[in-house]
Amino acid sequence: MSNRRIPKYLQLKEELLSWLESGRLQTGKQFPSENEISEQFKLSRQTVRQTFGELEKEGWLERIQGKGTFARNPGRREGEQVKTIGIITTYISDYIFPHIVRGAEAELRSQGYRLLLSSTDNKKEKEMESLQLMTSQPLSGLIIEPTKSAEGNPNLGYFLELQEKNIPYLMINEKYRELECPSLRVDDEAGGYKAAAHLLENGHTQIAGFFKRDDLQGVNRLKGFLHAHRESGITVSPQRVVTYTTEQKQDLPYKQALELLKSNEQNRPTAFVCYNDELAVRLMEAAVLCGLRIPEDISFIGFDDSSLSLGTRLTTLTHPKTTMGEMAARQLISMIEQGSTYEDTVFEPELIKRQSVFKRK
Amino acid sequence: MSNRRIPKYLQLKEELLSWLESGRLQTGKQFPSENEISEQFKLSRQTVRQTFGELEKEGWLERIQGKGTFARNPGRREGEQVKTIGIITTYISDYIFPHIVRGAEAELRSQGYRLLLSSTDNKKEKEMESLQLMTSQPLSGLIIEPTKSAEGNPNLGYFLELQEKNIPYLMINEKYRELECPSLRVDDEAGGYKAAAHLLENGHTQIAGFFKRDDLQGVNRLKGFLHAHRESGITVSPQRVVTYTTEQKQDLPYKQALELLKSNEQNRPTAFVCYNDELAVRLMEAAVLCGLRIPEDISFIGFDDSSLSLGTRLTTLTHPKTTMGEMAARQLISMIEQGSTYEDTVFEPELIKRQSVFKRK
DNA sequence: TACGATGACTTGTACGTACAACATCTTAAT
DNA sequence: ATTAAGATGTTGTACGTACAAGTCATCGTA
Repeated sequence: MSNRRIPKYLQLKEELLSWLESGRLQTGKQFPSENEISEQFKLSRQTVRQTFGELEKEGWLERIQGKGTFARNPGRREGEQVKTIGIITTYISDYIFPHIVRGAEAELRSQGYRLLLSSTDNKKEKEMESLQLMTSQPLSGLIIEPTKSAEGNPNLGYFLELQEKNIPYLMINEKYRELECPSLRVDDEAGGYKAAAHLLENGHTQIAGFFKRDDLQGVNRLKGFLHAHRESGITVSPQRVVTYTTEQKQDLPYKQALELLKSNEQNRPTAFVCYNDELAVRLMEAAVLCGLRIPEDISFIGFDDSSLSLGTRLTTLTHPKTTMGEMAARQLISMIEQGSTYEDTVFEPELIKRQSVFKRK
Repeated sequence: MSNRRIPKYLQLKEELLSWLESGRLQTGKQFPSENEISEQFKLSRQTVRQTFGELEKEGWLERIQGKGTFARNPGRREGEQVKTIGIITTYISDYIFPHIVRGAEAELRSQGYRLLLSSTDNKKEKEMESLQLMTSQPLSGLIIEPTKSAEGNPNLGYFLELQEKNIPYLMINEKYRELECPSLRVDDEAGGYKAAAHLLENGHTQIAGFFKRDDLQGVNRLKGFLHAHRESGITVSPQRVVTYTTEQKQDLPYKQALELLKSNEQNRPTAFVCYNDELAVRLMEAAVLCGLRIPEDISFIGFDDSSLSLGTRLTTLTHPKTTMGEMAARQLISMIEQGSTYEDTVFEPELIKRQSVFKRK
């Protein structure tokens, strides 16, 4: 017993733990009684009791009134650590999300972690529900795709709770500005820039853009889109920039697209940049319905290089998908096990040229 | 404070717990100090400390030296039952599986259950891994899509362990013959029958079939396929029935299909029945490469009504997908909560006619 | 205004006493 | 030999004192 700063009852606890670990006291064997210990260590019985109390709570020993104190539990380490990680995405079944989940799942499984899955349908209330559920029981870490990231974060309290409980988390695709945590995302602004720049290089000057405005991915892609135009000295006509929210995504962009497609040939855009492949495919159908040829009459660029883009020969920008899931899992595990912190990881999107962009002279 | 038999510190504990539960002390709010309590209840400060100590260990309150004692954790009941359900599917990201998972997830979330996800890539070893992982920590129930169901079940031990631990489980898509448990599946034999019958009715007599043989879905679809032929009195030429395993699925059926497509017009099949839409789409590409028109030169039928079939206008058979996931979740929850047992649920597949079947005279 | 000292209050550590409740062995009476 | 009472040792409850250590507001001084 050395340091006077360490309380005696904790010093005693360390001593007794070493007895247990060294095997000096095997499971089921009787401990020296409280009085014996107190005499041996020159401590009061009360102090010994305090130590015993803690060790009992932690499962190291068992006290039976009238009989004595007995050693327990040589194998199981205190409260064996939880190995369960949650992932909350906006959607589960559609589009690129299954690929992200798959990447994460494979990595986690190989590291002996279980994967909890939940989705928000891009609704704040469901995000809250999911957070509540996930944290209602033991959890070692959390991967979150923010819901409507451009609209702030009403569930801040839950994230602070995570920090308090010391549950590390990281964000994918986007991050809430209010929270300091590592994130993995694509440089969406660069993506928007590359899309528009590619069209401009191919002689397009009347380009329409369709972007989601309630998540930051959409906002940033639009930023890049505008940036490319500014650099080329081409002004973007306001009616050619269509922004919409999750709730409007079924109708609004489709209707606006029809509107633009039906305008006379001078005013009709020669190219569409679409928030993602899903939208691009729908708008391509609209174009075909209007009797236009792709890409001769109208060019298309999508985002995310989803399986949709392959079949439809859509030019699009890459998204790491599976890799992102994998890396997110790896980073989170190292945050849990090594306590390391990561800076943000930003992926550079690449343009994949297929057959949906026409070169105009 | 009534009974003299109950120790005072436990009586005090009950009292304080009732304060916490009634919301009289909200999370984060400061407790009366130890001295205040001891005065109020006419107990010594030591006794109060004993009570506080237990409550702190159990997470009801937090004590900070110098500041005071604060209420915590209003929601979580100490022994609260585990509400976590696992789902093990062969794949995660592809094809119809995301839809099944989504159905289950939505239902589980609405019932306050968390969803654990794992996949097997249709490999027995990974199935074992997943079972091990899932059961390594508390679990209330399990939904399993059997892996290579036609090849028996080397992981039987783990399923028996589930029964021993009283963890209910059910199977989807197929079931291991060795195990007695509820299952939800499609009547694949009826599906195979309907596919072949539809073609036969449309004048096809040389129909090739491609079926997976290491899972029961494939085996049963083939059974129905043969049954329909038998009923029509048409013999199936052996070289027109291609069976393959998971490991071969990338190459073998494709090569065999090319073989058949390249044969002279007399011998060439006029229709393909494919194990699922995924395969159908690949073989349709092969047919186009061979210069054949769909459906004039060759007809196609797939299975599962996946999103692939829509774009390619493939005639196919329905699969409940999301509904199956939903129902599986609902049934499992009722097995957990009411202890009810279910018989198997069998869905009847319906033929969806699109444009991939040609009517021959 | 800025800063430090102080005091009042909190919980934490440490020791002490007394007796209760329970288990086990010893002893004495039957 | 059997049984009951008692002795002894164990942990559990309950109270008490004293001081240490940390937090915070207030007051006073530079």
